Amino acid sequence: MKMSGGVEWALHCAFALTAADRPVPAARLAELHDVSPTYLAKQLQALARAGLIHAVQGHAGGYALSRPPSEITVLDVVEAIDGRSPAFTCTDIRTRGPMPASPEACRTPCAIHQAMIAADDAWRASLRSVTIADLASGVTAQHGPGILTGIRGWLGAEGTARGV
Amino acid sequence: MKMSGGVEWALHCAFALTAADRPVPAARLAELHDVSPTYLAKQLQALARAGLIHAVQGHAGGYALSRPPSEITVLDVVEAIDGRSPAFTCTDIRTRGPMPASPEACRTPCAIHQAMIAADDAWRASLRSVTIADLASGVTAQHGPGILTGIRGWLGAEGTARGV
DNA sequence: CTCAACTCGGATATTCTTTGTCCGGGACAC
DNA sequence: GTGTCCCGGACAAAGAATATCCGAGTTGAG
Repeated sequence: MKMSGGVEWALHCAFALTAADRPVPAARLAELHDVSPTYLAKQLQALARAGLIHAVQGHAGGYALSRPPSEITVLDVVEAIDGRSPAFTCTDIRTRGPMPASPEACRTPCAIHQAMIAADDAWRASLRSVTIADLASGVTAQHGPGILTGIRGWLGAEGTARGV
Repeated sequence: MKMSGGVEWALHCAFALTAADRPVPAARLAELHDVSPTYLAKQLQALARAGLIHAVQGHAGGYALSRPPSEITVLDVVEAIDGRSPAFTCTDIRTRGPMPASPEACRTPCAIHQAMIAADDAWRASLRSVTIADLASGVTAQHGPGILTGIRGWLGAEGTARGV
């Protein structure tokens, strides 16, 4: 029961893109968070494949959010990185062994599977109720409004990349 | 985001032990579910370590539930097998990079971490609301009351182990 | 129009956890 | 005593997660 570590990176990047007003290269996002640039690129590609962000190629290219932050839920990001399949996979044990269950009684998932589905739904519902915009407002409430403009400025700065 | 496959086995075993009226050897539980005996033994040891079931050694030994099924929740079993640590681990990215967050503002978990904690709580609460007894009643509602006595009889039978 | 620089994108190694197995030791009932 | 059963750890194999590279495409400037 462990979620991919890239989810944290992806969520932080989504928040950073909220502050940006122009496309941001993957390498700059990696530098902002001090993580592996190549691996972060992989996560961003997954986000792009899911349609949450879109890539702008070329000289002044980079990544930008495809929708307003209030329409991107945390669940969207989690599912884009970690996959959409539920954590619990039912092997249908009841149909095997010396006392197999009758196939017609197995039209509905077994009680164990039902409990797992309910828990998974509750988990997803909780993540769906929080949007990236909510995260942004939570961060500003915690660190003050200056953090957003600070990130925006740093992302837009030109020569900061290799500066000491 | 994948849960250990042994959780399914453990839950099925817990249900089977509900039907049993005497200790059941691990090998018999493995045969009932047609799974690897040695690996199932590992999961049962974890359940015993968590205090959910207790082992009876010796000739007529085996495993039996330590509490009434109505006092064992699905969450207990899941945590015994899959671990009690939450799926999401916060690396505190905000404290790294060229724009580190002030340490005194990080006394409370970041907004992302908070959302994950809330989802994890919802997930656990859902699993905690279902007991093994609930599973048993669900199974009888689905497969009829005969399934319980059938399992009880098969578990108690002597020479069924290797018979063709 | 040419060029060059910059960007993403997918295919590729490496590490690590999970899964699955095995064997010796100890305890209980018969 | 003897056979059966559980316990605990050590051990090998499989799979996924992690981390990295180089090529394709696009843009903007000259």
